[in-house]
Amino acid sequence: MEKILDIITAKMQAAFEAAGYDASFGRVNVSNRPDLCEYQCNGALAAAKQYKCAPIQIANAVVAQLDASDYDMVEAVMPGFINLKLSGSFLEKYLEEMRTAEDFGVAKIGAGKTIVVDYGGANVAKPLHIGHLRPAIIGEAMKRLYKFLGYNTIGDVHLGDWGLQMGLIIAELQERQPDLPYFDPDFTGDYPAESPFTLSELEEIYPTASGKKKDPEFAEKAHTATYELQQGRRGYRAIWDHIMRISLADLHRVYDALDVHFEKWLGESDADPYIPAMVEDLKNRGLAILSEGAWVVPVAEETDKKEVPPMILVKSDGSAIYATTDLATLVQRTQDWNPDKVLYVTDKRQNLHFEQVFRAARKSGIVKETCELEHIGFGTMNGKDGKPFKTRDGGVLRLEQLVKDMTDFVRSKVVENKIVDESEVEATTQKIALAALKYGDLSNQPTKDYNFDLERFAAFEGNTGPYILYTIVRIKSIIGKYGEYKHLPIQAPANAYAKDLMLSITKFGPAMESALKSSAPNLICAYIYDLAGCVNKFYHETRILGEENEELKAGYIALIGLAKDILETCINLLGFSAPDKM
RNA sequence: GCGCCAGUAGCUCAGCUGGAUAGAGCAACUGCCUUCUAAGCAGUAGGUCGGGGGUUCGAGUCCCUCCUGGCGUACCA
Repeated sequence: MEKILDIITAKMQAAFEAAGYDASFGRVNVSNRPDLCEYQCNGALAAAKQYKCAPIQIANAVVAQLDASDYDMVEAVMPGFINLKLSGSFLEKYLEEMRTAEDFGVAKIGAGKTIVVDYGGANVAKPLHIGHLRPAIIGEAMKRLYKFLGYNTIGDVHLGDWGLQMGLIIAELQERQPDLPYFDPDFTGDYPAESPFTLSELEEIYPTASGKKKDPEFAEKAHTATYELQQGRRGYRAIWDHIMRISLADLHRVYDALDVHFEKWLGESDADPYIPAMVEDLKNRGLAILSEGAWVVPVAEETDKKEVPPMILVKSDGSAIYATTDLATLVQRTQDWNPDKVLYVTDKRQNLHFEQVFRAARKSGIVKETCELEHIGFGTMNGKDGKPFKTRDGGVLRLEQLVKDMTDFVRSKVVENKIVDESEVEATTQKIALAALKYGDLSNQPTKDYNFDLERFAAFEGNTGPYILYTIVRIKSIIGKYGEYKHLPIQAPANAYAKDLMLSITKFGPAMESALKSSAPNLICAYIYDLAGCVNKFYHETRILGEENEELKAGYIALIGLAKDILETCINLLGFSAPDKM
C-alpha cells in the first residue's frame, strides 16, 4: 500500500506547484506538535529564501490550492507552517484497506531477492555465553523482518568448528586417553559410535586445553592435530564428528529455548574446501601479494581517511585465518545461493575485519557486483553497573544461566500475580521471560553498548516486553468475550483516542521499512510502544463491551482487533509471542 | 599517533534529510478500580542537550575546536 506520507506529500507538492512554487518544497512530515496537528509541511519556510517573500504568504497560497475535503483541518500558521489533520473518512478507508490486505499492506520491498543473514556466532565445544545473546536475537529479528518484507532469507549460524580449538581438544583427549583407537594410526576398523566424552566433559576439556596453550610442547601437539584433522586424518575426523554431534545437539537446545532458528548450520569447516582454489586464484590474478612473509590482499583505497591494513589471506606459517574463511564462505554462498545481500551480525569490534573482507570480495569479484554486503556491528552488553558482565567468581556467564535467571525472576511474579492457573504458570512464564529478555535488548540501538538489568527488563511496567504483552492480553480478553472479529469492517474514529490509535496503526508499514533500512530492530520496539500506548489510552477511555450501540461496538472491536493483530505481528518479528492471560 | 562510536532529566534511553514549547520509561510525589485484567490511565516535579566558537530567519541536529569515555589500528576470532 502507498504510505500516507507519500499520499499527502504528493498532494502537497501538487499544491506548491499550482501556487507557483517548486514541488520539492512540498515534503510532509509527521507532526512534532501533536497538540496542533497530525502532519505538517515546513516547505514554505525553506521556500521563502528562494522566492524572497514571507513564508506565511507562500503557506497561505499553497493551502488555497489543497483539496480541503481530504482533511479535518488544513491551516497555514505563523511563521509559515502548514498544519494538517486527516479526515476520519480517509482514515477509515485506509485502515479498512490495511485490514483486508495481505500483511496489512506492507510494501514487499524484497520480493524476488535473496539475503543471507550470518548470525549467532556459536563455537563448537564451547557453551553459549552471555556474548552470544545479542547476535542471536538481533540476527533473528533482522532475518524475520527481511522475510516479512518479502525477501527469501537464509539464516546461517556459521559455526566456529574448524580452528585450533579442535586441535586443542584432540591433543588434550590424547593425553587423557592415549589408548583410544582414534589415536592409533594403524587402526582400520570402525570407530565406536559412542562418544568417548559427554557434553559436560567436553565443556571441561576445552578450557583446560586452552589453558595449556602456553606450554610449547602441548601447543605443538595441538597445531599438529589441527593440521592433521584438516588434512583428513581418519581418527581425528571421527573425534571431530563426535564433538560436532554432541555440541550441535546442545546448541540446538539452547537456541530453541530462545526461539532462534537457523536454516543452515554450516561452519568454517564447510568453507575450508573452497580455500585452496580461492587462494590460488587470488595469487594468480595478482590480487594477493607476498608481504612480510604472508599473502595479503591490499584493500586500501585513495579516499580512506584512515590507514586500512591489507587483508591477510595466508599467514606466514602457511595457514588460513578468519578472513580467509569468511572470504571462502562468500565463495560458497555465492555458488550455492547467489544472494543479493549478505548481512553479518557480529560485535562492532569486527568492523574493520568486515570492511577488509568486503573490499577483498568486491575487488576479486567473489560476490556479484550487485550483491550488497552489510555488517551490523552491535555494541557490548555490560552488567548493571556498566562494567563487563561477569559472574560472581569472575567467569563468563552462560547464556543458559542468563535465561534461567530471567525465567526464575518472572516466574515468581507470575505466581504472585495469580491470574493464570497453576497448570499454565510455566508456559506463561516462558513467554513473558523471553519477551522481557528480547525486548530489553532489542529496544536499544544495536550499535550502542548497553547495561543489562534483569529487574528493569522484567519490570511489569514501563517500556518493556511485558508491557507490550499485557496490552495484547487485554485485547485478547475482550475479544474472547465478544467472539469472532476478523470479518468486522473498520469504522470512522468515534473519538480522539480512536483517531490516535488509527493514526498509529497507519504507521506500521513505514516503521517496518525504516527498521529494515537502518538495520534497527529498536524502531520496531519504538513503534509498538507507541501503538500499545494508544491502545491502552483508548481502552481506558472507551467502554467497549459495555457499549449499547451494537454497530459502534463492532467498530471498536474491529479497531482493537486490528491493533492486536499488528502488535502480534511485530512481536513475532522481534522473536517472541504473547500468552492468552497474564 | 591515526580512525570509528558515544556524551541529552538523579538513572536508562528517544529525538526520523535543521523548524513551533527537547520527549518517554524508571525512581519521587499526587489522583483514578461496584464497569471489558490497575502488569493500566491521568497529573506534578525534574534540562546552560559535555565546554567554546561558527553557519542560518531558526541548531540537540550542520562545520571547526577542545574535554571525557569506549573500541579498533596486518598474521586471535
